[in-house]
Amino acid sequence: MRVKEVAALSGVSVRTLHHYDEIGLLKPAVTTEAGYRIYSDGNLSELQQILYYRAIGFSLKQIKEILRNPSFNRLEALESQRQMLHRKRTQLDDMIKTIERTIKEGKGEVTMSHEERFKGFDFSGNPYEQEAKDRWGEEIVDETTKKMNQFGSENQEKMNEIYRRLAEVRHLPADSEEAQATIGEWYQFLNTIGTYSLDAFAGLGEMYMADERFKTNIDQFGQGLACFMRDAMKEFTQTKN
Amino acid sequence: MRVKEVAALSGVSVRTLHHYDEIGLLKPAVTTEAGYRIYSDGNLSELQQILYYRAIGFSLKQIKEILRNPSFNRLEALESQRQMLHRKRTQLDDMIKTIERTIKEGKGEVTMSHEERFKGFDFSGNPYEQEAKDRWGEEIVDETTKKMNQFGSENQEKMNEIYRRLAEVRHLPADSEEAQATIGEWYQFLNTIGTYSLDAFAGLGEMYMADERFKTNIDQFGQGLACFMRDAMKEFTQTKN
DNA sequence: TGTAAGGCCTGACGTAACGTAAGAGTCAAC
DNA sequence: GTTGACTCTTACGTTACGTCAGGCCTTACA
Repeated sequence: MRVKEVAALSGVSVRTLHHYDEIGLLKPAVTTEAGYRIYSDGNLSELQQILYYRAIGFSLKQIKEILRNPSFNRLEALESQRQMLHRKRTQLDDMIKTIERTIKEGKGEVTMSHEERFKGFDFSGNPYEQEAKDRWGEEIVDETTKKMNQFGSENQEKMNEIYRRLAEVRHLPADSEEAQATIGEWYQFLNTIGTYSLDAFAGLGEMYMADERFKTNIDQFGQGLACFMRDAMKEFTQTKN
Repeated sequence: MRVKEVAALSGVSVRTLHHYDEIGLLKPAVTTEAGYRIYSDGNLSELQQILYYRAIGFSLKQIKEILRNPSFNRLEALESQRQMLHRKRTQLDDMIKTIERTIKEGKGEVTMSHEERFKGFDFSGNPYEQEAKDRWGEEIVDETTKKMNQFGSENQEKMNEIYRRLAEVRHLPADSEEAQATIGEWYQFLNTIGTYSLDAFAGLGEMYMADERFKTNIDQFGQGLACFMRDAMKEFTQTKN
């Protein structure tokens, strides 16, 4: 199946298919000698999954990361996407309720507070972070916190030292040698106080941004440190996988 | 109310409020000597309306045009937006149904055609054009068509001549003198065969893009002519208003 | 009154995800 | 072989902000 047919079927443009090929998001099964892209049935399933993530609000980069994760499980992902769509549906319901109330307000039937006026308009939630929260959840936060609370002063100092070193390199790219070396030490340190798979390590990194407690604590060592660590941990995981 | 408070209330960023001020979409009621933006209650109502159009899929430019139209009626707009949100919800429901069916497919419970796989993913509808269709609808199409069917050959030739002239200038900007002069003739011509207000004229221009029959007919005189005429008619209307 | 912290401004560069267009090669039907 | 539709690559442009820097403004408290 060539680009025009796929475009007509799926609702995306030919340009979009080119773009997704270029960025490595959706590679066609076959590319002919003439350069024509031939898409398989598997490609169509993949495209469907991509379009769902896109519709939910994931960036293409994030989508690519999810699909390339060795532990990616299609059925699990579909279930997760279904839940996320329901959340969108709930938000849309809120918006409809708010506009209906606004229409009533306009007719003088009700009054509205400022808060009511914008109910349904909170788009600040980042679905990628929300997904991490759903997946790793409170458990990893509590478990890590509990372990850290059991620290002796030697580990506490060690932890703070790594934070400080990370804060110092946070102006570097997250994939630089220095950043990766230091984040490697963080990974090892965490595995002296617990057992973290690479996936869990990356998940924890996402929680640094998704969970306000983590973020606030870490950013005390330097502005944007939580964000930097999240990126470096993700990079570390992808390099080791 | 200053930017931080408005941002927290509405869910948009401070940068967004700056941007909307810059482009003239949402001007604060007061700007202090220090340059501080002070938003009024009326500004909040306006922002709500903007955010609804944005959520539905209108570009900021389109939103600005709608809000600035002298015949803009707030209650009517809210009702129209409510309907558009219902359409979005229907589409979201389709997507949810499709993903549920995909999950079943993944478990081997059902099979799926290619068409079924992408049901719900048709985002090609342009809400602005759809709005024009809703507003001016079949009526204006049929009325204009009927009138043109009653032409003598003199009017028919006159109409074709204007189309040809427009096709010749379509490479120019829609707001250029030449384009506007020719589109002015089109406006006059239409008003010899019927009565078109400026709003209706602009609405007809939108229908040239929204209704496939119009588009196909007009584009026979030159590729992209319908699009050009739509733009020029809109510009003509805004200049005269 | 002075101070400090938080808030706000403008200017400006960068980003993501394509849309559009041009020029040229490929494919399929007649 | 021809023609029209399809496809390619290249490359520039668009929209709607996000991010950041440097500096001014406001408010609460000592």
